[in-house]
Amino acid sequence: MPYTLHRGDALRVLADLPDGSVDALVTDPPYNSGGRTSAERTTRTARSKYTQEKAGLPDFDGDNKDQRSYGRWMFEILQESYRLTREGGTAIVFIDWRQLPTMTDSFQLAGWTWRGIAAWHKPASRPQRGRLKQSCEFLVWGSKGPIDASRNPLYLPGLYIGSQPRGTARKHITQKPLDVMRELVTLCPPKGTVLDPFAGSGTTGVAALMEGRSFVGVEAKEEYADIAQARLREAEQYDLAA
Amino acid sequence: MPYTLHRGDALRVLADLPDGSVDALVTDPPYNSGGRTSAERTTRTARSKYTQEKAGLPDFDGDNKDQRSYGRWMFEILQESYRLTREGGTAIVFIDWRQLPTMTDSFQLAGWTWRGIAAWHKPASRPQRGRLKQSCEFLVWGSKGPIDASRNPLYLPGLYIGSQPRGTARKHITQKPLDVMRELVTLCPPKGTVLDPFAGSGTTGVAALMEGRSFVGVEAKEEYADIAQARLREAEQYDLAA
DNA sequence: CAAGTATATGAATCCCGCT
DNA sequence: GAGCGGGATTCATATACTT
Repeated sequence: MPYTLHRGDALRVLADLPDGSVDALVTDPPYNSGGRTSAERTTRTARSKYTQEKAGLPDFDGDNKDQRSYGRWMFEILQESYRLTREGGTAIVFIDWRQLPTMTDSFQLAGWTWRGIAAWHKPASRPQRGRLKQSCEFLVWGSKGPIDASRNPLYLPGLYIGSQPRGTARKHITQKPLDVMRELVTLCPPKGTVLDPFAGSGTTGVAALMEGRSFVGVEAKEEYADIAQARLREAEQYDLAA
Repeated sequence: MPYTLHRGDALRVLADLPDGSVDALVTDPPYNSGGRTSAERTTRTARSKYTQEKAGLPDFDGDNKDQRSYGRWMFEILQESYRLTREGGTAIVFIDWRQLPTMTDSFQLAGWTWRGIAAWHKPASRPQRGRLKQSCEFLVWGSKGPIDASRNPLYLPGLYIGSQPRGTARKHITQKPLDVMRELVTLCPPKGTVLDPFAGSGTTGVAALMEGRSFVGVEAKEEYADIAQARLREAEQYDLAA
């Protein structure tokens, strides 16, 4: 299946894409959380907030907004994505618990019909004494107007289980498991186009291509765009029939 | 372990209970959701919204508020519960996806420190064509000030899996699985007291007693209070050592 | 080759001390 | 006194490695 990877700021790139050109938005934006104080959230790098590894993976930008600006930013991204999506198209957005209420606000303000929250469970997440583990991230999902179930007669689960890739398979600080993304992109009808304004290392795109969907991605960070480009090129070869 | 079951309206009953008299709030309030329109939510009975069974279980009240009033009502319930909870105590509140943002607002407005969202997955929930299944309900949890982990050195999961009781074990329209509740009440330190202002058929209380915690419950509906009373009496006999 | 053992790590959280 | 950053804590899980 064909794919396009744009390099640059998500809002700017989306502004130049035509109305109704995609069938589904599937994305994992920066969460802008981590840390108790505003300063901890806004001054530390994503890497220092979310990982303990000393070496290796590049940092990512766009993770230094306070909650108000984050809501506004997500609103604009989701509004542009809404414009790009055809009637009856769908959206799935990852978010953590702290920003979930902000996200559902932005999601609806942008025009999307909010239809539910699914959970992604990470079995290998860190336990904490005297507390409930933060083992779930959440999927806010919905549609642009009514869902046309005849276009996509699939029944998707409400709970996804999978761990982040490790070792050499790990390309991004906050990478999602490929198996989970392959299931999620099937909310987009077969041969439809999946949009991801925060492509990162490109897992959403790889999943889309493997499931027979086209892909349009945007990534601002050069290092990650290079990685995504390479992974997408490889996934393009993947034989659906195999 | 000892227990008390009050009969009457939650807000009124809570107002008469003393400060700092419980260690944890664990409750499953009416969700005031179900139905797409405000009219559907506020005019239908809880039973017609949440069950497809023809016969049997009594209806429950308090499920006919619009979103704004629901938020206000939960705020008042959570505020009173906060007053009743000792410093360092914890709270767990069930909620569905539609009211989750309203709940996290009310939770924090009432003074609680919001510390996370866990998920309860219902494997038997109904799949929907072209959609993600609504198989999860959510647990908003937090504490009154800092958590004293030394009082309760337990590591609790972030995902709970269990189906609603069926057949004769089913006593309430929206009953929670006993196994799930038994795990959750252990967020309350051993021999502490668990509060549930919406006791329903009393599952929280039964779980608390079985796990060696005391219980204070409130239930407005006479039929359910009778059922809860009977179940609590039986659970009191339960031998912890067994 | 299956089963058991060792090791590394996590979109975390908190304490503590320095600025 | 508030802001800021370093470092310890902790165990289920995944993976590598050994028997």
